[in-house]
Amino acid sequence: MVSDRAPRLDLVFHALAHPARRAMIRQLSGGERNLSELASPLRMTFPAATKHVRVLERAKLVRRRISGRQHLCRLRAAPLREAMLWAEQFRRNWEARFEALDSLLDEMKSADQSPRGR
Amino acid sequence: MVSDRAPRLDLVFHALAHPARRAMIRQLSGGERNLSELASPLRMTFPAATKHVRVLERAKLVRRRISGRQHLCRLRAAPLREAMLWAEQFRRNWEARFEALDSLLDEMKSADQSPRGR
DNA sequence: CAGTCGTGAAACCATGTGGTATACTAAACC
DNA sequence: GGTTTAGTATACCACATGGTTTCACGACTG
Repeated sequence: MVSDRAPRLDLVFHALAHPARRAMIRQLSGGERNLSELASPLRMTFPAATKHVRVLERAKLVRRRISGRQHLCRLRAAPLREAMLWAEQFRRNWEARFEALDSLLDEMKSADQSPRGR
Repeated sequence: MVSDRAPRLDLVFHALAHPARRAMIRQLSGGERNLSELASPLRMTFPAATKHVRVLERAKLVRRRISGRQHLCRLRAAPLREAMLWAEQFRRNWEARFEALDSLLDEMKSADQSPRGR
């Protein structure tokens, strides 16, 4: 069982919570890339992009290796696996026990009391 | 395919990036809970806890229904499923292509160039 | 050796996050 | 009807995040 209060999960989920970093991950899933390659498609300055890379490194989702003047980044699966393992614990429950009811209840009491954006 | 720049993913991953919110999710996986039940085990004030609940609601991971003076929260699987779907795209690649090499390379070049904390 | 390319680092800014304390509203109970 | 009880709202704080600009450095290139 993956504990709820594992600081690693904080880092991993936080790393995944930004579109730029997710885009980097997608790019890296095609193989090693250097920082310029990661930064160029991102509509932000280079320093901003490298900050995102460091967030990914902190979460150990990315490993960097220096070759000459290039910093090559590569993905690492382990942290993502741990994160998905955590989620998997509950997903099973939900789908089995709640999800079926959910859509029913949705229609039965569609926004009758809480004016929360739905 | 789940896009990288889906604001929903931002919200979901961010919601999962805090131990208190993950603890809430675990608790809710056992069934409906009201806010006091969610807050009490959390070593923080009640208002702080309800803020976390709202983060979960914003990510649509939690739905609230008001019954008398109690606010009952229930989990919703769909957003989590979408998040895991996103991750799954890459996890497969990584495990197949990189992970095997990773541990080897780890030992071969253990911290010979980058003095990054490892 | 000079220049350029890839990157790091620092300073700075606006905004968001996580937390507190406090005051308020509304339902439930005697 | 007054008092708990469950929860909201607001103000405030310290700190992190996400972004910029600017400058510096080391590695290749001609």
